[in-house]
Amino acid sequence: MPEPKADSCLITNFSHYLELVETDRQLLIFLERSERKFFAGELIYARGDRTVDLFVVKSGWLFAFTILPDGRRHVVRVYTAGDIIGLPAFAYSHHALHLEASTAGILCLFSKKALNQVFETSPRLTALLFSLVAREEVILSETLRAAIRMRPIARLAYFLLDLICRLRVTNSTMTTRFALPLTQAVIGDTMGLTNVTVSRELTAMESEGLIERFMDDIVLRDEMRMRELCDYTDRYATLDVSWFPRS
Amino acid sequence: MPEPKADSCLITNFSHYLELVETDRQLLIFLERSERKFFAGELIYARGDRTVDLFVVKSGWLFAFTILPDGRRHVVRVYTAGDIIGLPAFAYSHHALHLEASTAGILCLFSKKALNQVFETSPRLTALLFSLVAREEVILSETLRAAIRMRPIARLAYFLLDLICRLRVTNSTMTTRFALPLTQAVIGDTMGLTNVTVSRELTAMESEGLIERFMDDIVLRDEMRMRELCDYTDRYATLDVSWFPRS
DNA sequence: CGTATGATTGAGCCTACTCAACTATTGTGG
DNA sequence: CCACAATAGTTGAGTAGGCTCAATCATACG
Repeated sequence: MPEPKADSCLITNFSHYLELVETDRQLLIFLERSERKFFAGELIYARGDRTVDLFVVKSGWLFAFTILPDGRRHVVRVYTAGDIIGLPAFAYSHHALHLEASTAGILCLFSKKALNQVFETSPRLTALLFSLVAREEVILSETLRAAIRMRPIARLAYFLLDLICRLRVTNSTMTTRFALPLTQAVIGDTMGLTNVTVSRELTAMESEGLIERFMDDIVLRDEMRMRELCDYTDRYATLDVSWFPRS
Repeated sequence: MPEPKADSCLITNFSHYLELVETDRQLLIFLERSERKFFAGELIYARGDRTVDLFVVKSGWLFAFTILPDGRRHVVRVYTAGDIIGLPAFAYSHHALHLEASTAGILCLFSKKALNQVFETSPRLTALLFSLVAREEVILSETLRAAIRMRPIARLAYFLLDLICRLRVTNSTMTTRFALPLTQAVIGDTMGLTNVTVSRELTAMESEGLIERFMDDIVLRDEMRMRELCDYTDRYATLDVSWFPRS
């Protein structure tokens, strides 16, 4: 019996949460349209563009952002391998955010229109998609909490913890060291800080023994204390699938 | 032929977006468990409680919040008549937020477990539920943008515009005046300000002719200028249902 | 009438910002 | 292959906006 194409982006992603049955696998393979390379600095889509596709990041780093009236940039979310980009776009016919690549990489494309086949044929995959959007919302509300009300050092602790916990979902070998190919300006624009403050506070975190830095790599030296600093809850480790319909 | 119970909370809510077919109506009526009164100041559920129900607000005002390590409160979202509370909770078995009532009112309850019947039998309602969560996420990201990066007066403009646009969805007679039964501390805890700053800035907005205040009522006097102030986009007016499966 | 809660206003302070200079790193073309 | 330009990061000095603290006023409620 031939194994189905194992490296389909969504199959890899979804398998972390559910045991997929064969019909679900076939459906996801059928939905996958194509791959698309991107290069560092590329604008994948702009605010106002029609939402036609759903992306899954196969490799590389990207971030979604808007521009404020005064020209400053606000980064809503950073994406890395395994992340699904564009679920919130389902509610609107046009993108609310710009999407820019921070490094080179590869995206998998899925037609937005085709996704309703999931709704029609697989209640179980539907429930998973639903939960993933719900989780994004919860995470966004925790980002809000950290970015609005905490001191810069706690905001950065939150940012780093959120990233590493996300990376651990798809990469179980990930422990405390990870590459962070983002400028300090992007980090600042995510957590409501200037690049200057990011620089100062990262240095402070290093001298306090919370982190260590090597080139583009970050090592978490005292994850426990970082968690306390920003009252962190890992929202990636668990997802409640107990209520899902049977496949 | 007897009309189905017309005042079911979810039917009223969903009818704003979709033409519901009879089977969908029957399903929603079947799912509705009961009503529940609440009084001002009541804690409906606490962070950590099991997520068993989905609420729809029939009347009254509530807000969801967390407590920061230093004791301060962060309000994530304010709810009013017509709002669905608890969709993001679907991803987790326990609540991430506390829910408190600001006024007395009535909630409609739906069993979380029963919702998968929607996933199994109505792709069209499923798509709507999905879109509603997606919309919430978009709105949350816009709140983040305003609360993190804008001056206090723009944050308050955003807060008031967001509220009135939401009220207009379910109440078409709503024009520029609405009741705002929230303390300035709650407003501040939503937009990352202190009650003191809220007081000062609302006074400033009034003297600049942006708003007017009568007791608990707010009147928007120059909505255009308020929209410019915070670069507001109405996310409630439209919802892309074009891609939905047919019923 | 007294108490509790919420709103207003003033004074002073502190944190993260702006502005600016400088260093480090990366990439490109002659 | 090196020189130069462009981008990113660091560090210092001064500033200002929103915070804290505190007193007063307003309103609601038993």
